[in-house]
Amino acid sequence: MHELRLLDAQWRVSYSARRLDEFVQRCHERGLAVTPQRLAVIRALLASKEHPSAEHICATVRKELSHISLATVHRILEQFCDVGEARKVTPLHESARYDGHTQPHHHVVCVQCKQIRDIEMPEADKLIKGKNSLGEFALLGCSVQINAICKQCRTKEPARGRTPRARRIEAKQPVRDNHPGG
Amino acid sequence: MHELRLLDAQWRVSYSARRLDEFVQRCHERGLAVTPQRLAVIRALLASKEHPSAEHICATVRKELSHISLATVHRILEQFCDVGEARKVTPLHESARYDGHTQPHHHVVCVQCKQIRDIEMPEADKLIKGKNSLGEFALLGCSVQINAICKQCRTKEPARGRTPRARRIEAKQPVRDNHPGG
DNA sequence: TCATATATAGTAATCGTTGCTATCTAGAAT
DNA sequence: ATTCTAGATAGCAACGATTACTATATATGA
Repeated sequence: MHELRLLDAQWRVSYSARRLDEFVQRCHERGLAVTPQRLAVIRALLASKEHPSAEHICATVRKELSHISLATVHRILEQFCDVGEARKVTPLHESARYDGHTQPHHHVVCVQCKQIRDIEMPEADKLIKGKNSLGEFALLGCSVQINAICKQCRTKEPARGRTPRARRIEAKQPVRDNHPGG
Repeated sequence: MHELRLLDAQWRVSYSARRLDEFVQRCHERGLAVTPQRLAVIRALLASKEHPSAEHICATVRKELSHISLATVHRILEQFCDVGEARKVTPLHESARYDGHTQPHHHVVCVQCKQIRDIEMPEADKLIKGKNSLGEFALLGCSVQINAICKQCRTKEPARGRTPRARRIEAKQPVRDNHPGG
């Protein structure tokens, strides 16, 4: 049985290989053209153990496609997020959000309108109890974000609060939620 | 015994009252002047159940200090974070970070250099098992972020990877970590 | 009250990201 | 292989959030 651990290089290698195998087919299914730029971006993204920024990816990709535009990399990464080929680690990104509540606590966030509410979650506070380290990391604390949809957003039409380009793509292809393999 | 729940208005009211009582003293302890602007910002921050942006706070504060500058609000909020009077809900904010790993998983993040690593955390996946809703929120999933310090950052001098203004303030006052009440 | 270190307002500059448009290309049809 | 066309890219302008800069104002301690 598993417990808390870092995902290692070996895991990533096999995961990446599988994702790359599927990539062309998945693009076709979703109506995305398989361009050299998109291939290079997905390769760079899957090869990185960092969680790279657009600029970082761009720098990597330019080793093989020296003329790729940073704007294109931004666009491709957002498209990948929209169709489920990538995720943003920092989804509340438009502008910084502050919290007057300074004790450790947790949040529930509406994925549509981005509203944030404080929650109490005693189970979560126990997650790293007794654990002082994980690999080379000295642990300080942990915070949980529950992704949710608030009542208003459920009631109203979808895609409120999303970015313009996200909305553009959503309008095109209702993205399926799950399982590449049965 | 408590379990998962939203923190309610009542809780916030009493928490805010206590924080406001302490505010002047804590500013003095930390060498921060108690200005009308800072008072208005902490009041607006504590009064909000949103997790407001600098612009949002600025709009609120302008009802009483019509001439306050947005730049000042930004500066004050960052200072508050630096001395522990506020927290940023979006701490990895400098630029968007992407993840090629699209299955639900969790992260450990170095609070200094901001490096992010994937982790496996089966306990965390159970946190909202069986829970479909929380107040008006329909729950989708949850992700855990473990805050940590990586080996390099422990070894090297502190404050690497911080913002310039954070560094400025750190240099001035080694901020204590804890207890307003003994 | 006075002196002065610190804070603020206002604005310019910066940086990440997005919009725009002319050009190009992947993929379907032939 | 060639042609056609919707969709993709490059390059650059524009935008929005944040920060830097600087002259002026003010909180705090003597």
